[in-house]
Amino acid sequence: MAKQPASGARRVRGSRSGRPIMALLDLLGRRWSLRILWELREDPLTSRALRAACDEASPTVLQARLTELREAGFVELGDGGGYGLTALGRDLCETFMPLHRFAERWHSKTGA
Amino acid sequence: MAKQPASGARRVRGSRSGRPIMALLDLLGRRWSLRILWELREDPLTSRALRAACDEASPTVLQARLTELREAGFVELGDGGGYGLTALGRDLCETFMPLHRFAERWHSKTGA
DNA sequence: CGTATTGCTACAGTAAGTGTAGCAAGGAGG
DNA sequence: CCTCCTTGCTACACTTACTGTAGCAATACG
Repeated sequence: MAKQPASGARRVRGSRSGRPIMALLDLLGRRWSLRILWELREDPLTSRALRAACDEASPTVLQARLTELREAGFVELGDGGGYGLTALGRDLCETFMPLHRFAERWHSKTGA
Repeated sequence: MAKQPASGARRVRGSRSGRPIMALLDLLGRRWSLRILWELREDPLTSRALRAACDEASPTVLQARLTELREAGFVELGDGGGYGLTALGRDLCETFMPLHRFAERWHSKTGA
């Protein structure tokens, strides 16, 4: 897990095409990315609280995702400690909110 | 890459919590899941056309994702061949459309 | 000082994804 | 019938990504 040059959104798989949506889809399509954003949607969390919220996921990945999401400008580390969403990150989260409602409908169709 | 019992949404990592949103977040947080839904948003594609649309991603994963998405009820294999979104899948895609606009704004902030 | 947090990292082991090749099934044309 | 081509899909060796456990340096509290 080497460190990439922190050049904004770093090199992501989908960005070969140059289309921002692909880069975003790729970034969010990594393990725990969506989950992290989701868990931070309300209040900031410390790295350990976030880990607890994410089913005790490995700190290695969590840290990697956190770094990526920070480089992407969605997440920031507050001066008093603890990770929180940036304005942009909150904005992205808003985009995902309808997903919650959809998940419920989906579950009632396939799960039951 | 063993096959799980096809019980609707199968066992996904996030579903330990029982919350549908976690299962959905986990399913969509796998490689190429979001991308596949995105590429199918307009017209159905054959497996090979889809592969071409997804930067020639490995057919192994693509097939795995396709199976998962089919079990989840988002994608179906048309009788005349070719993969397309189900009504539910189209619905999910609708949820993601604002992401496109967001991606553009995001890119203009971090990329330039 | 001790101890208890914080963010973060090392590292061996396992799971997941890649890339290339190729199969069986179905049509189209000869 | 036999070829030729395309379909969905799979095998398999290789590489990358993630897991799980442990532990570091820095900061704060007593």
